[in-house]
Amino acid sequence: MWVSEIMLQQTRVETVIPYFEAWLRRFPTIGKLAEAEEQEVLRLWQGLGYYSRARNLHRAAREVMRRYDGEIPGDPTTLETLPGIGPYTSGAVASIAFQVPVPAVDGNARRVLSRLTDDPDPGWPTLRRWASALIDPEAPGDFNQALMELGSKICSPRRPKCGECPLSDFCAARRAGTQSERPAPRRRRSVPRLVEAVAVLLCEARPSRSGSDDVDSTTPTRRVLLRRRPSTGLLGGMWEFPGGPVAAGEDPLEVARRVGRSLVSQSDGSRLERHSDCAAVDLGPVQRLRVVDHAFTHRRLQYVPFLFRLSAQGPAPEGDSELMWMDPYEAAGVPIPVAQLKVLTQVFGPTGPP
DNA sequence: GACACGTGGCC
DNA sequence: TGGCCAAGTGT
Repeated sequence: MWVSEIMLQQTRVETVIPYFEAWLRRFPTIGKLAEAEEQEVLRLWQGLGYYSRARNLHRAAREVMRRYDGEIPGDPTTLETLPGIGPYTSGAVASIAFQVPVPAVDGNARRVLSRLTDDPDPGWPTLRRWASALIDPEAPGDFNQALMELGSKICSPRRPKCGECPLSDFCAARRAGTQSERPAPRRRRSVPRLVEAVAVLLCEARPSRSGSDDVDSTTPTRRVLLRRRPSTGLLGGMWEFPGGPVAAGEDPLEVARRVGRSLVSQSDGSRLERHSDCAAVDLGPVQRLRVVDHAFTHRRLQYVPFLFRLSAQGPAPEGDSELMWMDPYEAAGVPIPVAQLKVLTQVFGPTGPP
């Protein structure tokens, strides 16, 4: 219930279902979730977006174990102290799971209330007041879910089905004919378009030892260098190919070379010597990969990836867990954002489950 | 209160 | 293609 509410924030039901099922298989209890590593939690969230929800849910699970003896609190005020739980989710959990008569006003409920009253932009205090006045104290969870369901199925954002709506006789917007203009749309700012050069460093190392008939010894190990993003902010904690912003008029390839060079030479010189092939980053064969366009909510990003084939693996900076050489199997086990997955599949082919 | 924060579907 | 939308929260 809690997990589903978090997953459903800003996300469609059909998208959530497979994630929800996989999640409960892996984390059947709050205790299991609390024990897990954040990396695994993010891996199960991979593709769902808004990854802070996963990090917060994980932290909240640990807090529930530590402070509430593993029992989810039923009081909305207490719920809101947990990371990732705000006014909506606290109301939803408290009313649906604990029968506490509090409102749970999401975007759907807001739209219904906005139309019922023909108020183009009701504030959240107003919405809570209206919902509180209407709520059935005997079945607050059912009421809240019904209100949201009505907004989702009948009182839809576009082309509301007023003919099927049980409340159409009481609807001020319907009377005024303004239902499709309620609530008033928020004006959006234009999203900046950015270009990012991506350096895919690929190492196909054949085993140096010969004379063995072991299959593994004839199969080259293919590894790519991945970097973990800082644990907060955009795509926090997720792994991606190293890259850098491309300024207007700048050549993406030059940026990628610069990034690649800095990575293979960032350890001490002796290691570089032993891996002299790595110095060939700026000489060696460069292969253009397919450009990946990706639209976030607040920016549009164009990833321009280049594949650098190294014949030896560059120094894996020890103690630097932000940077790691990974084979296809390892890469399938760490959380990677969707756009970077599109780059990865160009190198490794499809890997692992979504 | 404004802004950051992902992704996929729709038209 | 590109803009808009969808079950919010944290800072």
